[in-house]
Amino acid sequence: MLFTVSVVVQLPAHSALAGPLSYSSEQALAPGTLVRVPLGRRETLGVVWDAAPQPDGAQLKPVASVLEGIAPLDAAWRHLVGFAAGYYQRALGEVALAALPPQLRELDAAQWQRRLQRKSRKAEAATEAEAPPPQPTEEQKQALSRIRSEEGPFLLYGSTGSGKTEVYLRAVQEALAADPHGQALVMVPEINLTPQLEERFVARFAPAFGRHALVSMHSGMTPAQRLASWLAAHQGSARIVLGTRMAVFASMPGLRLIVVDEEHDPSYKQQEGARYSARDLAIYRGRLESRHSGQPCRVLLGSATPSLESWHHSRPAAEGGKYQRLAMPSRVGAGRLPAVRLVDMGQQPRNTQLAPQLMAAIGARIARGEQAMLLLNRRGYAPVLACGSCEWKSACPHCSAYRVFHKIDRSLRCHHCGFAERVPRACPECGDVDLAPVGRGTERLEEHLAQLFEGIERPGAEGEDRRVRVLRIDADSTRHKGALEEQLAQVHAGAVDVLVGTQMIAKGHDFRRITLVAAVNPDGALFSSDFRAPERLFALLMQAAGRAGRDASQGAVSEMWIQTAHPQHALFAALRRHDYPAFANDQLAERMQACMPPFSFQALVRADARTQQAAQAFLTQAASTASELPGADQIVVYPAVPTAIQRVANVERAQMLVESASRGALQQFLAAWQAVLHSTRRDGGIEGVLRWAIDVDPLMV
DNA sequence: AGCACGCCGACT
DNA sequence: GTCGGCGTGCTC
Repeated sequence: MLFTVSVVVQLPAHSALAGPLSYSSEQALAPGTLVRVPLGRRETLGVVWDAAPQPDGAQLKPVASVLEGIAPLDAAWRHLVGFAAGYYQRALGEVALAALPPQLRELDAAQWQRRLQRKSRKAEAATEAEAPPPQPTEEQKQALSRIRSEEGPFLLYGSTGSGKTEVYLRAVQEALAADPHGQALVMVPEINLTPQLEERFVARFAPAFGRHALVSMHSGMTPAQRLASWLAAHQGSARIVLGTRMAVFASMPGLRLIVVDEEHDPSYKQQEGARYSARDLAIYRGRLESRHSGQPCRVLLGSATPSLESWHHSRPAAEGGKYQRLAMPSRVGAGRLPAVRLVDMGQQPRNTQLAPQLMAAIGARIARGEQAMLLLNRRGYAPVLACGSCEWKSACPHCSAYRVFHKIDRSLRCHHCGFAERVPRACPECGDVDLAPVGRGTERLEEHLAQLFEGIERPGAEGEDRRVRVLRIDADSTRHKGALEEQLAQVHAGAVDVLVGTQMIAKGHDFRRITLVAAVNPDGALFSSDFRAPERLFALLMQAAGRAGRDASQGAVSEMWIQTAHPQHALFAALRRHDYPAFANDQLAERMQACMPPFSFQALVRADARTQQAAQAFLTQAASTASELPGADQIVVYPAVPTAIQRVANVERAQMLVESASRGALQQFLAAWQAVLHSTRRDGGIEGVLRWAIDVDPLMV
């Protein structure tokens, strides 16, 4: 007897073939079974989805093979994938297959059998037991007791150094202890942050559970490693999964706890393909797993500067809050938070890079053998190179942006399309040799510091090289594998006096000897057109301030300096007091007034085309019938506009914002609108439209 | 997305 | 005369 099975395969949203495909099979295959199926001229991996209705008499191709020896993906996983595909407006198969390790797609049934039999159990490396874990503080105990007794989701709000990680560790401990098959998922925003967290988790759990009970999942791993980790999680032998946003889709049949560390971090939002938010999916997944397994699955978000969405959701239940807020205000064993000093750049001569008082403060730190960290969110030497006698500027020929001047290799590089050229010897327009850098990047700051410190000696032994050592860490200096680790090690070893870098150094790394942190030019975010820019700036500065003086001995004297032309700005006033709640409540009041998230829900439709006119015409035409779609009465559709950078790599981009006070109405509307977008693209008669995509809950508007 | 088929320029 | 450019079109 032949059965009909429905199978999802990887087909992008544009193919308009969004649903599962039907195949025939000699056996009844359970939903979640991994199969290989013929698709066109090739064979591809698929996942058996829910039982399909019998198509009458259709001549179906048979399933090619079944990946034997691997349990079907469970209902909760399929439910999560189905929800994500629907919510983020992508094809089911695209989300499902992207959630599986890439190598799984490449193995045919025979290779798969060999892979399973190769159980080359590596000898278990002996792990040294951690020093006995610290006694939890009263705050930590209280947080843990609420995690134990309440349902959540929880927002663990604790300043840098308040011991959030210890709460994660103990919550995981309890989740694993309560159930011999229990599993925990711990997410961090960036790959860079996995090693140090992994270290702490290994030290805590490897002695009791074995090293293999912990696996990592992030894009920096080799395909073989990713497959091994995925299998370990799927089979339940991995009790703890540590990973970046992709890990939210890990198959974990015994999932009892999800931790999202630094939940405010924008990295949790995928920025291409299916643009999901791993943090939001974590919340959904927690509910789902509880429902499917009948056992509670807790979700714990943690941050010193929560996203305004999470902060708002964790308001008191009486006011409609859905999350439990667990506050941990004290900084354990880490001294006081640094004093915040504002330098009014309006009082400084124009084009001052570093105010004299800041330079003096840095000099004083160096004299004491301490370190300083300077943050500047622009890599390269200068964002623009300009001709002194004509109007020429270093515009990118392929993008509507300037190419950045990189002095190190004397290049002009476009940070959007990658186009690079050697710096011309003379102006390409008028031939003048007077080409001058405009603005400042990390390279220039590094050079400037080296000049200022020339001839100044740091303390040291007789005969030692006592020049001040400046190190720059940014995406350029860390391009090569292992470079970041190596440079961080230099800082830790005390081989660096002043560290210059972009925001990548503000996140997560503990620098014990840094006692002064300075934001060189943070003003851009104050008046940005992106309404979330202040939120990100506040989080960045708080996080950076937290880097300073984590040593109790030095905490009392550490400082955070901010150079700004707007020292009166409310953001800085709140930062001075380390008062996140005040800042958040301010921002939320503004957002409520303006009906912006979290008081409304947004989606962005982006279109790429050969011409800006085509991109906008496509969006406008697709929106012209919008008022007839379901949910439209609760939707505001804004006009199509060019994106912030309108042309990238010779592709013109436009976008259209869609907003609603009702998440449900927005969802309903978008689902219906997809078909319109498809047909407008197909037979709307607009030439040169390359692609379009919907971004639900966009972060950068 | 792959992988086809399908019509126009520079090379063994 | 071919090899190959990537422009549409299809995949149960």
